[in-house]
Amino acid sequence: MSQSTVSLVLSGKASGRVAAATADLVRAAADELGYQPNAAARTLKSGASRTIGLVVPDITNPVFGHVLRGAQSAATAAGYTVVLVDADGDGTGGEASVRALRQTFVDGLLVFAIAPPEAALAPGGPPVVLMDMPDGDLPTVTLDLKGGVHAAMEHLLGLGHERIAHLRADIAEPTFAARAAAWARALHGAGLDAGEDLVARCAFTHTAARAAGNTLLARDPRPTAVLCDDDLLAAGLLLAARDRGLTVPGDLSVVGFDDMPLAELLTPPLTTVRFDAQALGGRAVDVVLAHIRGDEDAPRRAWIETSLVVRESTGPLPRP
Amino acid sequence: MSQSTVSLVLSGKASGRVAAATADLVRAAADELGYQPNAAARTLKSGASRTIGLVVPDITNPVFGHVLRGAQSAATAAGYTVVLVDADGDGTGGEASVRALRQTFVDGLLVFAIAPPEAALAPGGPPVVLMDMPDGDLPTVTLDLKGGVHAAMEHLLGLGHERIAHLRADIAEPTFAARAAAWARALHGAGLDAGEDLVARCAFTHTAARAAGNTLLARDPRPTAVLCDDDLLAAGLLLAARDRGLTVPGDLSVVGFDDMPLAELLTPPLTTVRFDAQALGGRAVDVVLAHIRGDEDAPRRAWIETSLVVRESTGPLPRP
DNA sequence: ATGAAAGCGCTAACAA
DNA sequence: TTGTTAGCGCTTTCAT
Repeated sequence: MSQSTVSLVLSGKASGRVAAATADLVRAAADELGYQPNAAARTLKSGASRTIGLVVPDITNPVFGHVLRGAQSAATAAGYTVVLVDADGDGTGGEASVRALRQTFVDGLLVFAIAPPEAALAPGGPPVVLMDMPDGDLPTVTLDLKGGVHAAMEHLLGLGHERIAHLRADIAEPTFAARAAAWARALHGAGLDAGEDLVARCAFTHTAARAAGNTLLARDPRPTAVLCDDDLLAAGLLLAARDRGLTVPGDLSVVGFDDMPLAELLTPPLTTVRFDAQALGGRAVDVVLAHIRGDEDAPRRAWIETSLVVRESTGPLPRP
Repeated sequence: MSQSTVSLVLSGKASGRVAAATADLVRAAADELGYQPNAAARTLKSGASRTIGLVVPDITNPVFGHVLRGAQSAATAAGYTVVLVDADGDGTGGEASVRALRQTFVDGLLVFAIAPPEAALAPGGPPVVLMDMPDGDLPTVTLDLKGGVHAAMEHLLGLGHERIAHLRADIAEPTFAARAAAWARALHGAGLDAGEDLVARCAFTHTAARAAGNTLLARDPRPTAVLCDDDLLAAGLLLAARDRGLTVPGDLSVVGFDDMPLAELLTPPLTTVRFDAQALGGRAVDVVLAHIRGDEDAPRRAWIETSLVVRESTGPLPRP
């Protein structure tokens, strides 16, 4: 029996070209021998690896774990495999890994919220889609950050708050810039000032947030509510409030971002902006896949909704 | 200029075989053209992909994120890439992904604390090392769970506790069996009984732990301390204690496991057993690499130490 | 309905 | 020191 017959059968192109009996024979033999087609040879010949790469800034963050899951299940359904790169994991901001990936012949690349490694953009490469990072040229899947922040601010404003501060991650990424802009817009929309006295910045850890929070809460007049760029920062701020003998939500309302698992476990449970990270991953896969196939109408923009989860860290303005 | 010359130069085997001037020329040209050797062809020819696969049960758990990082940096240093598979991510317990990986020609496979997918063990496959899962045949890297539990129990015993319960993850994995055995041993060692009345079981979520905790804490006599299989379960138990008006550590001491980021953020901050997840990942890579190279003295067993981090969720036995 | 043969891009043994 | 050549295992076209 010849190679080509086997190839035809095992790659499911046998219908109408190979006798059913022969096909069954082939499958039985393959099964018995535990035969697995060699992916390298297949890739070499066909020029496609049926693999897509996903670059995330920090896989240690559960949010990105969910993104990976969503991506993995969408990819598996389409017969693709996803390969994860943690940009911090290799000590080169992902450059080394992305280079390795491209060599490896990924058919597509998903880059989440970090300056895309140069290597990802080099010409001649596979289609790239950016996640949570608006861009003029590349296709993107973005979160409705504005909507999420807006909902949070409406909630706070509705509770009577006016001095609503913003605890920012001190990281120059569009995702954080978008949060800041939406915060300021909401304040302006309510006829309020979005001054620097309402802004605090810190590194992306709860320890840094605690320190920055202590400074922020020492200001006079003190903010009565704080919107935080992430749940981790909100957790640090909760600690700072406790440091200063402030009660949440009695003296201070706190809103987080991401709805990480810990949000529910904090004291008090955190009001936070949630988005469906798994859907984000799945959607991004759908988009690259369309570009890989070369679809005429492959989407260039996709959005993932956000929503506000109200728990116990927000309450009415304290009456002095 | 011939293919072989270029190949020699670019794979760093030029010394003494290619003129320095030619080599420079090749490199310059490669650089200018942005030439990347085709990994599929290289793999096909050489039979090695310089890629190792890592299978984890739940990438959403920060612990596994750290494992991946450790693995990734050790691998990068050795010129390898690591490919992650989340066993839950593809809806087939990792079978589909592992099969894909093997097709992809991983040179080695790391499997963390889940029944290794059948596909991983099929004969003719690459070397496999198991993490946190003792096994007779395969090489393993295991945590010193006994040591960790022992330290926690000594701590509790030293505080005067005698009714030390065990809140267990209801999952049949060796890692949890080891914790249970060590818990019982410590109790016996102190002349105490390790009866079923001190045991509670629940699914691996804080909600389940909260429910199980409520039941456990309603027993008479009530345990004065609880060892939990994971920080997430401990977080659920903290909630249960609060449900019942119990104070921690005043009325109840709680010990977690893993030292997840949230441990520090809970109220009160959690006493917990820590291990260096990053080191675990790195060590596992070192071990597979040795097996891949076919080293005579490739290690079959490696251990990662654990330690007890004492925070504020444990305290002296309540005086009735 | 099946088989023969070419070639994907690389490495390595060998020849010049 | 450089070039020629033979595959690695597969897919696919073309002949049978």
